[in-house]
Amino acid sequence: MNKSEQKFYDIFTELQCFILANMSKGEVNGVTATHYNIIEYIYRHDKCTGKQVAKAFNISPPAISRQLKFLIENNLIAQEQSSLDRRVFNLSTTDNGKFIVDSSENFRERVAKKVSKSLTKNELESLTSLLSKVMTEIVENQT
Amino acid sequence: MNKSEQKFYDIFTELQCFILANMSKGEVNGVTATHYNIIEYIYRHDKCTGKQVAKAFNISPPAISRQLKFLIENNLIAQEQSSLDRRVFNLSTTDNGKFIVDSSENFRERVAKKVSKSLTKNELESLTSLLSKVMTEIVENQT
DNA sequence: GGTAATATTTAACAAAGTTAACTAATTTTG
DNA sequence: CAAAATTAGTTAACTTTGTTAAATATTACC
Repeated sequence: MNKSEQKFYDIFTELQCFILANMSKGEVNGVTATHYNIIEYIYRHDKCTGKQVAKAFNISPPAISRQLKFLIENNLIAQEQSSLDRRVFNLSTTDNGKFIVDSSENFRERVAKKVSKSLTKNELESLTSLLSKVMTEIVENQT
Repeated sequence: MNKSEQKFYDIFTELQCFILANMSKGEVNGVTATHYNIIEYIYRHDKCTGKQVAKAFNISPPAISRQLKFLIENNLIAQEQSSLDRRVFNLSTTDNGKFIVDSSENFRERVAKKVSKSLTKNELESLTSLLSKVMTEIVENQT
């Protein structure tokens, strides 16, 4: 790695530690961070399937199956058997689930607010655009 | 959230999902990502204590204690009772541990390389400096 | 010198991941 | 078109790794 890459590496290390430390645990509104993330995913991908959720979070189908069961039992999400393919269950958020997502002052929102306070509007937009460029590249060319 | 904040929020969501999906599991060189991160931390903070590691990864002392035990048993790190305070054990990496860190083409390194390919030198430096500014602000003012 | 605090470990337990094996539905193919 | 293969999801058994509570050993403080 050259010097610029090394500097980026170091700051990315810090960012990664921060994200991992802040996201892996904690409970708000009676749901854990993992539960919340799943609810939010389903909220933003209405009618998605368990398979898709498993892929998005990179965990095995049985693990997702158990999480979904919990969320259904607690009336945060709902599933409906697809009429096109009856193996498939389409997921959606209940009013309770939506309420939690809408009212959740979540980790990312707090970060976004802090970030917008510490940067000028131009800097924020520049950061967003650079990150966006990078993410497109990284996410598409995954091994 | 205003429009700029919202855009940042969205891209940060993507980044967070990416980090969580890529870091939370996986095994290289016979150690899991968690083990690797602890070894690397000790590598970069020679003579640090279990307490410090626990704080850095935001997990409880018993959890770290078990991880350290595993790493010691597998000859990846070593501990030495401090002569100044015999409650404390100073941690260091063994040659095996150092080897793993040195030879690990790890997640962050791959990201850094991809990022440096998709951005110009100026853009990369700008991104690093913006992220750095943001991290200082965020990490210091944690709740 | 007795009490409080600190670093670490042990024990008991809970959450959430894994693989393997199963069901039910759909698709492929000879 | 029926048998075989594939796919989405679940159940069961197990492992890893987190937690809290309690124990140990050491140090710090009136």
